[in-house]
Amino acid sequence: MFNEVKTHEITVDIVILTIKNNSLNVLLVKRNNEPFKDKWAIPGGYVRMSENLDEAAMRVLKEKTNVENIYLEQLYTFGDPLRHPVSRVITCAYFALIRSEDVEVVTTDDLAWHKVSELPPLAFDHKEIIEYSLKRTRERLEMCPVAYQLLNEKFTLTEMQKAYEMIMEKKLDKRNFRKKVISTEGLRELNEFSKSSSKRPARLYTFDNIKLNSKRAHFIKKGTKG
Amino acid sequence: MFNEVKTHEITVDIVILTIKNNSLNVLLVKRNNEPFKDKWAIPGGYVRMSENLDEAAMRVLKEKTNVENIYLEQLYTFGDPLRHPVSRVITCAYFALIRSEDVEVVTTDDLAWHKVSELPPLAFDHKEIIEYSLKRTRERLEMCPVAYQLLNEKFTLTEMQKAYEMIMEKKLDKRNFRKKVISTEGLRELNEFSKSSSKRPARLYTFDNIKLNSKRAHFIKKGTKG
DNA sequence: TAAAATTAAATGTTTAATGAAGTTAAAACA
DNA sequence: TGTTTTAACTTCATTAAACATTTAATTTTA
Repeated sequence: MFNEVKTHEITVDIVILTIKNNSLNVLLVKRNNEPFKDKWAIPGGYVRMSENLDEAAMRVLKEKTNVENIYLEQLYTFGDPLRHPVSRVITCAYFALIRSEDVEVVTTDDLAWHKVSELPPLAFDHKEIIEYSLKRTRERLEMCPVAYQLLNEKFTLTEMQKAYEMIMEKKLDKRNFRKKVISTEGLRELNEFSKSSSKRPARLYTFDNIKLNSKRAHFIKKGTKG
Repeated sequence: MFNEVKTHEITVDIVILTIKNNSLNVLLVKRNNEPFKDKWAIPGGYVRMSENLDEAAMRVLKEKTNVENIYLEQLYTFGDPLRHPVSRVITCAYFALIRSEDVEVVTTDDLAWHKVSELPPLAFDHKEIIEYSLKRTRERLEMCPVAYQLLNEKFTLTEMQKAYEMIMEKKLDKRNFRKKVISTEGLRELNEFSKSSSKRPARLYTFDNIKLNSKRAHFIKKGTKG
């Protein structure tokens, strides 16, 4: 019984989402060890004795992307005995929404963004974890305009609508979408316009006050550096 | 590093809620070991190597209440390094909504229902866990009529409204509440009436088809016995 | 024991807010 | 001048919120 307990291992795994090239992307690492050597996986790592789960997730996120002041939320804990083929690893999954402009990721053969609509074969149960993170993101979007976390700091309403449509996987009515967004607390209209390649320029907006209605969501503050 | 991993312990803890004596109650056990000896705690136990987290939670639930076909949902995983004063214990918290009529609990000095509004001092971070389970129950109630899980199989609309008011901690309009509930899929009107001690008898209702709109909620099926 | 008082159950309408769909105009470019 | 995208204004339909009286049983009391 005591031995049983001692052989669990606990990790955090993080689904890191952003919008790039007009589509929703997730950051994946290629595994260089067994099991699932050479398969893609979401970034993760063991929880250290000195840190809590949020801190472990933040650390992993920082290691991979060098961002640290973003939307990070505990997703779900996956603990099937067979999810890891060798040992018993229970993972506490998180998901993060980040701006691609904030990320200092040097993508290599072993670390790259992948469209969530075109995922490669994934290690462990990571496909399930990513799908669940999308479901949760959809729930969040119904509560609060959290999609701006995925967009550049200054964005057009059309860009935001595209983000919504991508995540919700359905078309939205432009007029009603704009009406709703414009009435959102925190949105600020700028006197700047997108210099898009063609047609009428669109006004840029930004979010001032972060006000998340989500009960579970927390805004991870910048921690101590180093 | 490897040692670090090995010294985590993982448990499940379950907030078991029901309605008794016109108030919301939670099942607590009195600890007979250190740490927090003689303090009240929510039921829990170590996750065994052979079982997943849901199964561990169901097992603990069955041990304490002998119910096994009820509303059980993973709540959140609590992993603060200091939440356990002696060792590093990460707990995956669940919450369950049960009917008190279904429960075969012999309450003793060490196992008893407590009003959530009058909680005794609790072990570990269990107060936080209970509070969070109430928050989540409120969220669920806004999505689906899950409160019937707390009521007897046959209930009056007034009883159900009381349950809502208890959990939401606010008064509801009787006519709007009834209108909404009556239009809910799965509710069935019975030709039976409560033989309450006095005054006009109220019609009894029951729920036929369980249809949970919650994304995270799952209805735990009866597993293999023994 | 019949009438009156009491208590909880049951029921509908009106108004406000929100969501869905239609129309038109303005700015840039081809 | 025609096309495309942004932007604003309008109308209709649906949903949510506010609100008061009647009915059926029991209890009281004359």
